[in-house]
Amino acid sequence: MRGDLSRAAIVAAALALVDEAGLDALSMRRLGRALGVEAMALYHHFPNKVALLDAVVAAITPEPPEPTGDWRQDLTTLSHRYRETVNAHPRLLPVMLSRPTRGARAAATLEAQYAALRRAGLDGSALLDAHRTWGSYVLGYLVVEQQGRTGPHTDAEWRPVVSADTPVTAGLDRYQGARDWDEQFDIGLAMQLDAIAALAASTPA
Amino acid sequence: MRGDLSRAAIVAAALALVDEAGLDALSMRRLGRALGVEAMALYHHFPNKVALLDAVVAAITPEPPEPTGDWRQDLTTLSHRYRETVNAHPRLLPVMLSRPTRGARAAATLEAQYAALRRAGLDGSALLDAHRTWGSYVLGYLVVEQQGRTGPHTDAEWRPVVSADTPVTAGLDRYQGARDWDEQFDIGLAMQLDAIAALAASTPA
DNA sequence: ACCTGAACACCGTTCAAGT
DNA sequence: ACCTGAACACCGTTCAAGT
Repeated sequence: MRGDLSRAAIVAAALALVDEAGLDALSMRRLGRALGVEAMALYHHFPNKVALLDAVVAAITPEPPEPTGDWRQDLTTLSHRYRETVNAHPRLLPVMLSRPTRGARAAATLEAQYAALRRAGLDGSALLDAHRTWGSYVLGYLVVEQQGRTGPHTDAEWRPVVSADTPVTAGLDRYQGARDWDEQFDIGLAMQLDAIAALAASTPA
Repeated sequence: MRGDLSRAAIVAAALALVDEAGLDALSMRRLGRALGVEAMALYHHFPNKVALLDAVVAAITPEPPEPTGDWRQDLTTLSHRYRETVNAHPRLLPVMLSRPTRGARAAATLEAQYAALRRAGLDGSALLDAHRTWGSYVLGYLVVEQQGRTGPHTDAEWRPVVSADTPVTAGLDRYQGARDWDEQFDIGLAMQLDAIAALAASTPA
């Protein structure tokens, strides 16, 4: 346990700690303990905890897939890739939401997203409109999914809502959970892709 | 400073503290100090900090607007209402993302959202598909907006990305910031509403 | 260059005690 | 019923000191 403390080893230990025990469990002291080192040793490799967390997020960001020529398929793959990354480390989601992911692979992924939208026939402001709308859907869905996966089960005092005041909500209750998370994601994603296709058709090339 | 410590007063002080100094600044000790009371006095009104934060979120949740009969206008108003609520207290967003908002007004708002989608001609699983997709977009947009508003300005080491590797991104740079946040939100919202109309048209009544 | 130890200024929460 | 004071088990970070 001497000198084998590298940035990569710290990041890996931090990720493992967050995955197993949650974001609150990640403290510099506890992380140091897991690495067999004093907490203050970490400050020789990262200026502060925020920088460490950014490095953890950057580490789990995958390389974007190769384009196939079919923009719809490419954007679907990019969407799935993003969702898989988050769902592999869901407890890191609050960090990812709090600031955009930096780093080379994040930039390459953004480039691939833009490139797919360009192949859909978009450019300029319309392309950015489509990108931000699609990206908002994907990000928002991941938040909703995570709320749904952790909420109703762990929380004891769920459903304090009186259904007499909310007849429509009550009537929809039996449809809740009819689809799984994968299915539901693809339905909303198809709606985004259709909207993008419509936008491309109505935009002068 | 005796006995005038009510749940409402605590919630109001907590909200003011978060709005002014940020979520990290909200500690039971500091909140107590702001109220002229020991931190431990707060535990007589709230079981813990999480419950206090939930009460703060519930407090800023507005009553849903009255329906007009035009589902598209109603859903637009509900979207704007949601966005205004978040943007009035942006530093509370991480709390809102971490768990769904409970309480009577949140339930009434959900009911109004479902009711608008029903008036669009949807029901059952298709209605829930539309709702979750629309909700994901709105929520995701708010995250992106907040990232955009706080990120590039405050952070000194922005744009470490080499644009040689990312030509499409570089080419789009001059279109960034072409639209303001309100405009951009409505463009994506219109795409959601169009997609909902298309879904309703293709779903058997 | 890399790590330690002590210290500073904080946390959330419990619990017995006061009024 | 409502609040206080002391205590417990923690935090992130700075800084001088060691090797």
